[in-house]
Amino acid sequence: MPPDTSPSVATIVVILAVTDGRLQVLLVHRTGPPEEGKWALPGGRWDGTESLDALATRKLVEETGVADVYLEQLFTISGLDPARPSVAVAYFALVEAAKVRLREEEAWHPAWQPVDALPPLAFDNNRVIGQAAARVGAKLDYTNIAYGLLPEQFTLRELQAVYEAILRRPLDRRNFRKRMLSSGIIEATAEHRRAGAHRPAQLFRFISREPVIL
Amino acid sequence: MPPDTSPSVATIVVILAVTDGRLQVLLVHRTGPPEEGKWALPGGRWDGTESLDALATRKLVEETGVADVYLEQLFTISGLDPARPSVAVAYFALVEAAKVRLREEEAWHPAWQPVDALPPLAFDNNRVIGQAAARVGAKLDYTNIAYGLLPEQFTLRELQAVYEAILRRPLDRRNFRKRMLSSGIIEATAEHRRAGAHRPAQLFRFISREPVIL
DNA sequence: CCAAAAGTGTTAAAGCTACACCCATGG
DNA sequence: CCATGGGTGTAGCTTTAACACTTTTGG
Repeated sequence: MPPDTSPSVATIVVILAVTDGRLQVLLVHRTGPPEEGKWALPGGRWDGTESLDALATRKLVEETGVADVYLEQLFTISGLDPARPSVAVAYFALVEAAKVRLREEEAWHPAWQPVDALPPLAFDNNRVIGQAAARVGAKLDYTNIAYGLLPEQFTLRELQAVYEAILRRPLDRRNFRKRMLSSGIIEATAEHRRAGAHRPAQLFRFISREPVIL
Repeated sequence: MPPDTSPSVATIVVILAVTDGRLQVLLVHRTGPPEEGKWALPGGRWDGTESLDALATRKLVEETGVADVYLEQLFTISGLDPARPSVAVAYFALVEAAKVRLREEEAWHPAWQPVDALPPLAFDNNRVIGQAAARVGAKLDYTNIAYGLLPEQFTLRELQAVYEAILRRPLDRRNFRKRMLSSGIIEATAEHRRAGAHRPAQLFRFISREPVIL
């Protein structure tokens, strides 16, 4: 077979969720060269039969079992593979941790790892994850992006936990409530959630669940 | 020749500048199918010998004669060409209008056209330009992005004209000055510019000319 | 001395931060 | 009745918006 000089196109997906009060990223173990044995972001080769977005979504569903998630492009880089022309399109996705079912029996052992304490990863995956986390943090301020990390209905406390995990600092409960309610991105539902020996919490929802891309 | 099914990779560049108090985009006339004769964004096929960023930069220099400009990725789309797998990486660039020398003698007749009054363009170029303009507008607020549209030194009035062209609304001169100076992104130089029968204007510069990517 | 653009300060309104007590519930 | 987390208001401070007169220059 002659050396292949036609460009290779691939996607990489930074899958993020909040569990245990921390922002976590889904990593897999590389089972082949290069960088075999290292942790890396999931991804896959593009064969041109579907759109890039569809490929990224499919990879996501394969790893997490979750459909209908927040998916956004990060950037595209060329030249990762020294052997041939290559382009990698990086995405990030936000998923609701409770809905995810990892395929832990697979050879690549998918696992959540906290974004703020990652080991050195294959390629420049640390940088890619850092960029994704920074983008999400910036968008918390002026978009509804947190809807991707939460169920349809949620308490203000749960919403605040998501914000705190991403911003990595505690927020004042009263000010947070006021800011969220006056922002116009969430609204109260008629329902409450009873959970333990205390006053039930009102449930809220995002008024819009459409992504905002700038 | 057999049908080519290996993926085609191309770049598209939205080149923006401010002239006549308006945000303008550089368009070229398409000289071949598809969409022959329509206005479109400049771009070019990637052959894998240089990075995508280098290709976009080169296209930019070819069209404008300007080096050392602000260049940022917008997004990547697949499936523009129905005949084969294709990927297009869209960039936007900011240039200083005064430095540009268009190659008007070329067959494709490059020309500036105001972003707020574009004719229907080839492919989805209208959408791409809209997205670029929106991104620049959003980044005006919290980055030094305007440095790409201005010379090294400039008056506050010139800076304000750039902001007004992009935001499409007038700004108060006094508040603008206070906001800019307290933002810490610009600083006064020792120089002034004399221009006509009025008080000379102090010249300013951006403290940092590094792009901020989120 | 006139025309033209540059430079400057104050006041009111809105928004943000910090902070402590009462409420509803289950056990 | 007690422990637990949910819900609320206010005062000081900072930030933003609106607005008009003086300065420097060239002709």
